Amino acid sequence: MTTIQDVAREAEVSVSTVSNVLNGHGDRMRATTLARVETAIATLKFRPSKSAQQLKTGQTPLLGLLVPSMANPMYGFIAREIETFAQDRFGHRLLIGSTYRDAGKEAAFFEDLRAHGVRHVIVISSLSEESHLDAAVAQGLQVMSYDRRAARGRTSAVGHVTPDNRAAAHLATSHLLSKGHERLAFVTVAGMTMSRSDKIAGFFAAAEAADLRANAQVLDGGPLNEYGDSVIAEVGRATGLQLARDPKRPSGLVALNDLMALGLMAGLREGGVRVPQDVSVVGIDGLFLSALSNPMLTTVQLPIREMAEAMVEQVMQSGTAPAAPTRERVFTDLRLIERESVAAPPSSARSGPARPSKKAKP
Amino acid sequence: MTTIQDVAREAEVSVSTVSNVLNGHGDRMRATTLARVETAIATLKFRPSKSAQQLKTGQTPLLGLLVPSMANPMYGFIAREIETFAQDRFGHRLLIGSTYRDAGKEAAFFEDLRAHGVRHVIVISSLSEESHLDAAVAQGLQVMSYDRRAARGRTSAVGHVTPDNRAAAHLATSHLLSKGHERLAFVTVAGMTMSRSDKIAGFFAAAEAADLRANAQVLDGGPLNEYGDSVIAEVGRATGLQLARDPKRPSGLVALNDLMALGLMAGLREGGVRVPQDVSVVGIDGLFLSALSNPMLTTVQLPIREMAEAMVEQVMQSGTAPAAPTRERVFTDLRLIERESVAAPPSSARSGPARPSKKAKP
DNA sequence: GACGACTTGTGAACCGATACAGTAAATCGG
DNA sequence: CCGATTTACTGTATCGGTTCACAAGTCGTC
Repeated sequence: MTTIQDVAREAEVSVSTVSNVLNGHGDRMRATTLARVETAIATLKFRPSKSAQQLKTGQTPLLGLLVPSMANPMYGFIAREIETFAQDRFGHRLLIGSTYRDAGKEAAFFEDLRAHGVRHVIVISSLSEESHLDAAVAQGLQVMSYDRRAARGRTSAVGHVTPDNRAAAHLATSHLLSKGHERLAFVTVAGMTMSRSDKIAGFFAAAEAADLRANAQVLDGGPLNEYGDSVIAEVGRATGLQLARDPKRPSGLVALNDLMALGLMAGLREGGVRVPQDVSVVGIDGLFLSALSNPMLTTVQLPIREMAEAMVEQVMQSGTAPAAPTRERVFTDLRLIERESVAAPPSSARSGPARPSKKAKP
Repeated sequence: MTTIQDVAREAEVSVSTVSNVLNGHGDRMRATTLARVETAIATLKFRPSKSAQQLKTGQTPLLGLLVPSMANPMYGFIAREIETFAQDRFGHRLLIGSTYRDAGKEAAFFEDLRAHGVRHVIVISSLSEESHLDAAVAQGLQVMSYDRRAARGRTSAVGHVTPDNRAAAHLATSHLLSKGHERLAFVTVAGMTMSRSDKIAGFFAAAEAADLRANAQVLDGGPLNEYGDSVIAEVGRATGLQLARDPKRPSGLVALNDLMALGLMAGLREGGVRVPQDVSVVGIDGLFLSALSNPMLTTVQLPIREMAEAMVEQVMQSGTAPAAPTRERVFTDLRLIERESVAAPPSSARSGPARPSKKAKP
């Protein structure tokens, strides 16, 4: 490996001079000297050691990214957007880690980031609890969290970027309602996170507005095990299968996300129920996969790239501004993509006697 | 950030002693001293700086991973397996990069890896040409390449791990043949890579063996643009749409991979052709997504985890063995997963007069 | 023509670890 | 009881850069 010393020797200058050209201080020397150094760098294919630079400056062009699982297409997509933007805009590379939704692995990853001198980290959802993030901030890291809002009250030291989950679920539910569905369910996995409860709130709010709150329910399949990625589709499939066996099943289903919706449709079909003739399904995310399913999934498109870029921009701003006052951005730019998985409910599912005139309030 | 000096002061020993306990030389001191140092480390939450260690030792626990795109579920899956194994077995983290199949970006990534002192890199496919990999090896990197074989003749300095692509395509094709299909096509994207040509060879070999070579063709949709990931499914869809309009279309389709198969089925359906009643489709990869489609995709399952682990194991072995003589492992452990996308061809597609008794050889 | 002000570089301390040579005290054999 | 080992640590050079104080040399000016 060639070092700055080699370059200095080759150009017949001191290492200080080489260092100066490396750091953009070419104006501090004669043009001919600058040229000599530059050709020396080029001929030796010299690249300064990041670790040496980091040791001296305390900076390293690395961005930490924590995701529940890289095998989940949704996270893969976000990760790519983050990576691309971080690289193009700040010249940072990605140090990535899958946590498998395990608190221990997550903590270990933060430890390693600290040891590597990485100062900027983006954390994609995962655990519902976020006190360990505050701990990370306390150790000098800049942390942005996705799909989570700041806990009420505490002015969190970590930044937040999230889609408007409540609005997303509301939009999905309203769409079902507009098609005439009157028996609704929100299909999710076991275990509560802030984004999940926001979606559920949006779901119920929409039902309530249509005076159908009593006909709306939340269905949670199994918990996500440690692999929690393709598994989410499996949970959806199991729920779909179960729903297929239930003669009194809801006719309109809002899924936690697209992957779950895909699994749900598979389970429903396996159980002999047709989508959308018998049951309608709408997802949330807008993954490219949702356009590939049969029937093509109607879903709520989230502004992934915008959110990814906002996270990178914010997490890198760090030292510049003295910790902006609770940085939190909620993205409300949601679009319903109507495709094939939603139709009017089957006549048998229509209310008739089932419709409650109004929830009885004594 | 606390340093080894702080620990030394806290424990009232020299930095050398602290360094010794850090490096497992606790036996070189009295038990009480060891204990003192260990508690000091714990109370100060000390983690040695990786950059300082690297500067001194020349080692850094980082593994470079180059993929065409993280947004591609197949690469996401492999990446996760690689990450998990590298972490569990060697304590290495992943420095990842998407290349978008661009030679410039790929070269830039290698440059950065070198600057960061990363010595081990796994390269997932992408460009057909691999001379730049040899250049990387020449600069001291240990490189393993996925989905590629060593170029004939040249004893490549880079290691290779690949599924037996020829056998995979052969297996997929034979399955179609066994169901009675006589007009076959291999559906791929424009542009040739080693793995693609291997698959095509397997496809033709199977057709040849059934004396149907003249009825087998290769269909390539558009080229992959810079985003080349979700796009591959779009190419499949376009090909499916085109095929749907062709009355003389083949009845059995082997897709380059599962993502393309999924797109293909979507395009076929959009064009009004039923799978598997009118056309049969088989994929290659065994992504979890293939079990979610409607119809569920029949595909050839590749031993992803085994290959991922082999790559990590090999790339880390490096310095140990003096460059094993052309490391190359071809994984032949392929399984056909029969699901729903394959059936007997429709009667109209059966040979009859179309079947050539034998390719005329004068 | 001497003094100050630039211009153009250079020397050396330092970042946080590692590792090896060296030292003081304890232990041992005869 | 003395020299030779062994035990238990410590001092310091070093990895590859950055940075700042400082040194020559060049000019302009009064």
